[in-house]
Amino acid sequence: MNSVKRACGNCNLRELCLPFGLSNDELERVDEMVTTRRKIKQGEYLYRAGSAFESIYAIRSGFFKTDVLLEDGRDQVTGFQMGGELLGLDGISTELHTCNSVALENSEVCIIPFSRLETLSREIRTLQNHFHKVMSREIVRDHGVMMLLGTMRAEERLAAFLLNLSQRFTARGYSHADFYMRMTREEIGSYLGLKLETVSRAFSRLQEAGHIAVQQKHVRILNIAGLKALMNRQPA
Amino acid sequence: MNSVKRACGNCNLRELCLPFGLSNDELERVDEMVTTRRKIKQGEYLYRAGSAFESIYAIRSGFFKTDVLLEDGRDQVTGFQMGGELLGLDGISTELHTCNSVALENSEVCIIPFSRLETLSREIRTLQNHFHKVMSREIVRDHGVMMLLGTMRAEERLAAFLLNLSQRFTARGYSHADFYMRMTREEIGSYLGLKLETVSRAFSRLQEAGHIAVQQKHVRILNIAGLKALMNRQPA
DNA sequence: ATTACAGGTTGACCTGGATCAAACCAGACA
DNA sequence: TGTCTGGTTTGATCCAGGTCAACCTGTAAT
Repeated sequence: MNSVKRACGNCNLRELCLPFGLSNDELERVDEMVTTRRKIKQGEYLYRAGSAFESIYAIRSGFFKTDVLLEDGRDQVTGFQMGGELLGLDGISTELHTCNSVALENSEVCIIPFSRLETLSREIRTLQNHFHKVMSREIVRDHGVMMLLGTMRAEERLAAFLLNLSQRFTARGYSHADFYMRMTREEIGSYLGLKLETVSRAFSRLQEAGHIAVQQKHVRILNIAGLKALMNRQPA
Repeated sequence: MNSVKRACGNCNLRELCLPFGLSNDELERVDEMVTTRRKIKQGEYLYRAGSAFESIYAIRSGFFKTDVLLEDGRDQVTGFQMGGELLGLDGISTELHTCNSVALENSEVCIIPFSRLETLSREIRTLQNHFHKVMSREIVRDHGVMMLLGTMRAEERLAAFLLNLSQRFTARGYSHADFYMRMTREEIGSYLGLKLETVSRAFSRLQEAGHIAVQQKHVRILNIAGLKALMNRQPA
C-alpha cells in the first residue's frame, strides 16, 4: 500500500476508468477519495470469496482474473480484467466478495472505498451516472458470456474471446492484432466453458484456417473479418 | 398506462423491491417518482433490444423473460423475472436496451424513470445503497448462470434452476415445493444452454429418481436435499 | 364430442467436445 | 549444457447431449 496525490488526474487510463467525463474540479474530489494504491504480484489474490467487502478497485496496471468455485472443487473463471476496469462490484450486494480475484501478472490497483464512492456520487451527478453505467456494462458483458456459453461452438467461443481481447487492447492503445495473453489455456477454457485440450485444438484450427497465428501466449490476428464471420455462423 | 397514488406504500412486494428498508417519509418520495404503471399481456414485449432506455421497471405482478439474439437468429434467454424484481438495468450502460423483455403471463409493471431515480438516490442514501445492491446482485446472479453453463451437466443445471425458482417463490409467500412454471421447455433450455428434448429428459430423470413430480408445467419438489446433492456432484 | 395444434415426451442415432494418454516446447535453474 | 517443470499440442477413444423423427397430451375452438 502507498498513498498518492493526484491519483486520477495524472493517470492515462482516466478516460476508461471511473473518472470518465469529469471536470477538473470533480477530478480533484475523486482524487481525494482514491488515496491508496496496492501492488499485487503475479499469482497473488486481490481479494477472496467470502472476505468482507469494503472497497472496489480500479486496475492501474496489470491483468487479473476473477473466479467462483463450487464446494465440490469445480471452478469457473468469470472474467479477465485489464487496466482501467473495476474489480469488486460483485461484493456490493451482500457486503462480502463472492469471487476470487487473482493477478495474472504483477499489477497495481487503486483502492476506492465504497462508502466514499457512494457519498461522492451523491454529490457529483456525472460520477453517479458513470458508475451506474459501469455496473450496467458489467451486466451486459455477462449476458454476452451467457450467450457464448449457451449457444456457441468451441471455435466461435474462442473467436469471440479473441475479438473481445483485441478490442480492449485497442482501447488501451495497444495493437489490436498482436498481443500476449496472460492467461493459460486452462483459464481460457474455464472462462469459455471448455477443457484446455479443446481450447488448444480450437487455436490450432483457427490457425489452420489462416485467421490467426499462435505461438503459445503470443497471438496475431490475421483476419478479423474471418473471425467475426465465424461467430455468426449457424450451428451445425 | 395508468397513474396511481401511493404506489409503493400499499404494495406487498415493497420489501422485495426497490423501496426496501425506507422510512415512511422516504417511501412517499419514492411514490412520487413512480407515478405510472403499465399492463403487459402474455406474449407482449415490455421493451425490445435497441429501443431507447428511459426507465427501469419493477414487476408488480406477473412473470417475464429477457432474451438476447444474435444476427444469425440464435437466441439466449438471459433470465426469468417475477414480482418485485427490476427489469431494464442492462439499458443504463448505453442508454439503449440490449435485450428483449417479454411477459410470460399477463403482468403489470411500475415505471421508474431512470433520471428521477438517479436524482432521488442522490438525496436518499438508503435508496442509493439499495439500488447499488440490486445491480450488484444481478451481477452475482449472472455469475451463477455462467457457472451453471460453464461447468454443470444437464441434470445439475435443471436442479439448480428448480431450486432457484423454489427459493424465489418462497420469498414471495408461495409454496416452495409446488408451483407452475410459466415458461416452456424450450425457454428453459435456452436459459440453461440445453435443447428442449434434453430438458424434457432431465425432468423425467429427476422424476424417476424421486426428486420431483412433474406434469407439464406443474412441478412438485419431493426431495430438496436430493436436488441440492445433485448440484454438488463431481462431473464424470 | 371432434378436431386442431402447440407443447411435451420418448426413442434411435450421431457428433462435438471430454477424457485419457503420450509427446513436445520454452523458460528457469543448476 | 543438460534437465526439470509447467504449460501446450496432438492423437485415440468415449459419451452426454444434440439431432431427427414419431408419438402423446391438454386445451381450446368448432
